[in-house]
Amino acid sequence: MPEGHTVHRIARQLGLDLVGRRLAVSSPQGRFAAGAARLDGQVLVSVEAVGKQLFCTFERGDVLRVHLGLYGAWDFHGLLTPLVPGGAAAGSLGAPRVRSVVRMGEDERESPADEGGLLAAFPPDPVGQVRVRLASDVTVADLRGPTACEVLDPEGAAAAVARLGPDPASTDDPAAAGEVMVQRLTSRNVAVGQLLMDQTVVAGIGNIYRAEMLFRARLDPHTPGGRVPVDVARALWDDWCVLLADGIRTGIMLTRDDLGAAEREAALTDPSLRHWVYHRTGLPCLVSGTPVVVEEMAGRKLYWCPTCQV
DNA sequence: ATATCATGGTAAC
DNA sequence: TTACCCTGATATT
Repeated sequence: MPEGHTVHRIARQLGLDLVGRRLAVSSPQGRFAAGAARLDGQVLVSVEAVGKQLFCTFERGDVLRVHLGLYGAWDFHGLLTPLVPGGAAAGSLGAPRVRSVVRMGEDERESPADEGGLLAAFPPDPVGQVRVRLASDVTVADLRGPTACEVLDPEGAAAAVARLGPDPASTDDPAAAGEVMVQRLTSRNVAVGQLLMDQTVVAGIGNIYRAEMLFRARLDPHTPGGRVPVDVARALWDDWCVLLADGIRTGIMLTRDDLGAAEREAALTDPSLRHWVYHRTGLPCLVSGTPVVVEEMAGRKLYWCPTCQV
């Protein structure tokens, strides 16, 4: 159940603790046995997230492509480098340490630490259906419930990336990437609420960020892309850059920007405090007081305020 | 205990 | 549009 920020955090975790190592790759569940056999014993060379997809490149050029879909997740075990807010992994705070389980897929969870018992039991037995296990001598990453999990050659991986719209966190030229999004968004007559979820227009936005970005822009989700002014489309891209960077840094989708320090603290543990409209059907809009409405748009629930978003 | 729903996407009607 | 994939949390019986 990840949006783009989660996949970038997963890529970062894999980069810190498994890249550069020779890995044992297996499929405890069995459904990825052939792919795992092909990757087994190779050095993991690099990991990159683009939108909601993860690309893990191995030394012989094989690329593992993973998409978590609605309920996929990675569970990490063993020696892990904490993802320190701010990114720096220096100092004792960022030093690798033994941790039990960090599930990355929705809100991240960590099992109670049991450091003594953990190393003794390493590697842990797979729990439930594990599609792929990537294992070094000291770190294990278990993938469960993915929508997509396949091995591609470099050309296939490049083609998969080419099918995606721009992602602010996987480009070195965010301004140019933004113009690509603006062009694609404003050249179609589909509702902007659908275009923001279209991964070929812009990559990484999911149902929560979609609803929240439209509210933050005070934009009616039904506005056809072609009727969105260019400066408004640019503002949507700029806002996505801000939200994504914040989500990658904190691991949490906090899309309200009106909270004081105490409220922000509370929102870290209470998801119901994080959003303007998402999942707030019938509750008063935090700006206008109008009840938030929900409707079905292209098979997904869309939350918005009919008073603020015009 | 059973049903429903979810931060997603594809492929088949 | 709908079915399906295949997991886990929450809601309902």
